[in-house]
Amino acid sequence: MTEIKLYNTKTRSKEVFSPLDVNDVRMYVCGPTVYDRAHIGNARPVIVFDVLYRLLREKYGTDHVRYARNFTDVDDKINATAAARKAAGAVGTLEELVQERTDETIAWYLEDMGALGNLEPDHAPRATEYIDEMVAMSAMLIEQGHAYEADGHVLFDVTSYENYGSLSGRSVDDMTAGARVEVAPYKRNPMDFVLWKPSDEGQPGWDSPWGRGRPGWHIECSAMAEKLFGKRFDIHGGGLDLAFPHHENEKAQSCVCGSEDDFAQVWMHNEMLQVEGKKMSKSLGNFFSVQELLGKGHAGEVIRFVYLSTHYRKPMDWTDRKRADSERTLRQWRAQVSGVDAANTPDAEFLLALGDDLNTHGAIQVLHKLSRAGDAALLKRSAQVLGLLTDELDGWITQSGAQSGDQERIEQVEDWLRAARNSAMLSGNFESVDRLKSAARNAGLEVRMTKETVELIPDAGFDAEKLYEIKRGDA
RNA sequence: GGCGAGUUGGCGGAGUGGUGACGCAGCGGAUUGCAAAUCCGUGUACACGAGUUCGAUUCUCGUACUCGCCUCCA
Repeated sequence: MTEIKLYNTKTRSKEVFSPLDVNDVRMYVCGPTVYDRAHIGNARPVIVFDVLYRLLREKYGTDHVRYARNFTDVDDKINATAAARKAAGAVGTLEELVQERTDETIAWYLEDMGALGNLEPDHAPRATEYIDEMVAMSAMLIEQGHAYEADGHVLFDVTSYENYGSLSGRSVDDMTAGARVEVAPYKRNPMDFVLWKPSDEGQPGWDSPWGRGRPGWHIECSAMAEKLFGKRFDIHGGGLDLAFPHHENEKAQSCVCGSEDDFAQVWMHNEMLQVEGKKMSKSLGNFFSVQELLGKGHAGEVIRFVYLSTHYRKPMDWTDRKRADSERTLRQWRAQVSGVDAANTPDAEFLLALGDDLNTHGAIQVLHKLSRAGDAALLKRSAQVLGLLTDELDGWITQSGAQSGDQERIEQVEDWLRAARNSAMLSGNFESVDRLKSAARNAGLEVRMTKETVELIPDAGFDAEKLYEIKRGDA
């Protein structure tokens, strides 16, 4: 297979990917904070890195790639929900209610991401399972002079790591000058960030050398990545908004903790998502969850296709127009590959496009070409590297609202139409044929007639009620 | 204020130092009782200005506009 080139945020350039160990390619992606249902922005990195995971497995072998994606289950929004439930009379300790909330959120997340055709990672660590490692790492940072304790907090001293800011292209001085937030008085430098903070009675906490408390956000990924992958690994990914401060901080901690300047080889960041040209936000009313999108009847495969139509390093605009276009394309391809066995290997040109920094759009163009050439086996096999045209995501086209009982009725109408057309061909009067056709269309049926055949196919607007209102008439 | 990204035909969206993909829509044709679907054909696009060059949409600089991050949002 051809080489894979990836854009590395660290070097700001596209590089040929060369794993540290071809028998154990390791990718860590920052996962969700599990406080609520995943919104459609959360789905972007999941889909992008799922495609990379599939591509790496294609190249290095399924058993030689490991993918880790964490669940951040320590968070004040989670605490707030748990506290609110307790106040409302829920049974259990605060810790139990926190766990209940994170468990249910994780289950939703996996369900929603699965519906979009994503594979589950090999490792899905939860922050709460790695508190000991985080405490140990924080202690080591203090011991080595990279962190300090102040007012019950443990803070990382950003001036102690000379490359701080290099990943996101910022300097401590510039950021300090432009800081818009009030600086906590106990910080030596305004950019210093929290490794550990104290918890009061109403907050979950763990014992530590600095008293009962909980970890800061950034330390978890450093601790979990090292535990699972060691001090050096291949790819670290996430949304662009994580580049600073999250990844910058994570890198600083890990690098001074023994990874030197060599923690993740490649840092990758996907651009953000917009909705109808605007930033998704609750106040604009264009904020919605993956669940809501699926609930509108949009197939997971269609949603996935929309995401993959835009290169991951460009802002992606979610529009209903794109959704409709994608659906049309997939209906066509699904019909084309139905009953066809996938080829043994994906198309070479397709892999070339995908290997060029995950040019999913370019790869889709190659799929269009394969479709036009009528090579269904190759189309199917290639598309599956994108997680499209898979068996898992199949079945939505027939689920357009038509129940199996409706099918009999549809066939009955087809018979009427056929009979009406046959007699009209003799009489020259097509009035009843046209009436049946428009009634069928009105019920959300696509009318396909050739000289020999009559087919009625339910589409997205299928309406069973109107189907049963169709009368045979005097035809 | 600091840092960064982007600006391609009606829409979406790749890519390239030299006859400007691809998809959708549109238009023309085949087909059809008429349609739909399908097939064939079809497009005077690369924000603006300057520079480098035999030649720039592609490289450099500047301008305008849009967007993101700097607030534990992917």
